[in-house]
Amino acid sequence: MSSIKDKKVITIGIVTELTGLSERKIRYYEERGLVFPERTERGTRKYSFSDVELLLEIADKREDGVQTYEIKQDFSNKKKKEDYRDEMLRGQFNAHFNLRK
Amino acid sequence: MSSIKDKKVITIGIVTELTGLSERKIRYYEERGLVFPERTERGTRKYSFSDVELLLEIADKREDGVQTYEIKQDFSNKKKKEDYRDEMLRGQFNAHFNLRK
DNA sequence: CGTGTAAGGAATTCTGACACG
DNA sequence: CGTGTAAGGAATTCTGACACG
Repeated sequence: MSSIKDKKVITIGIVTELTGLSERKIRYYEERGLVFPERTERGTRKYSFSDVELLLEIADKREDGVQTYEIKQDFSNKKKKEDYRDEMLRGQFNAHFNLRK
Repeated sequence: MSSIKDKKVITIGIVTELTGLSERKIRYYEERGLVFPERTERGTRKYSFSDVELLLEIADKREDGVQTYEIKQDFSNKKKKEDYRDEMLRGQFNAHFNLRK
């Protein structure tokens, strides 16, 4: 589920080139809990390709007037749905193999 | 044949973290024609994940005492072999479908 | 040949804040 | 709420060069 796309190696300047977003916006979306870059030893932010894609999604929604708070809700709902699906699959798997302890 | 792994988005400081090589070495290997980072508008070097892997290979060879010149030869030979294989495949493909013009 | 280092300048990134709204 | 901007400092990156070997 994780890969090279999740390695945090891109500095904010490059993210700026890749997304067209201002540093201000990128940092603000972090402040609002939408993106979670890692930091180098001295505090420089590092983003992954996945983060860049996420930022592009955020930019789209913002253009449609969606507030950061709502965007965050969307993400959390999406995650819940995925977790739910995973749970269902696990259940079926266990039922099939009689693994219920 | 190209992908996310070939996108030049990693600055030299991060490459340093990823490879353990000094900036000096990394720049020198470029000078010797072993790696080819791109540049941002103002000249900052940008590397890809593939470049990082390549640098790791170079580091291994250097530890074995292989000179940069020889390493370059190796790479060029490897490339020739790959090109040769591609050529053969293309030939077979064309022969099979009678595509020779 | 391969790599370290000091040098000086230019560009980057960071944080906290004021501004507008 | 979301984003721009000026502010000041700290860290990054770049090039050309001297050094050793």
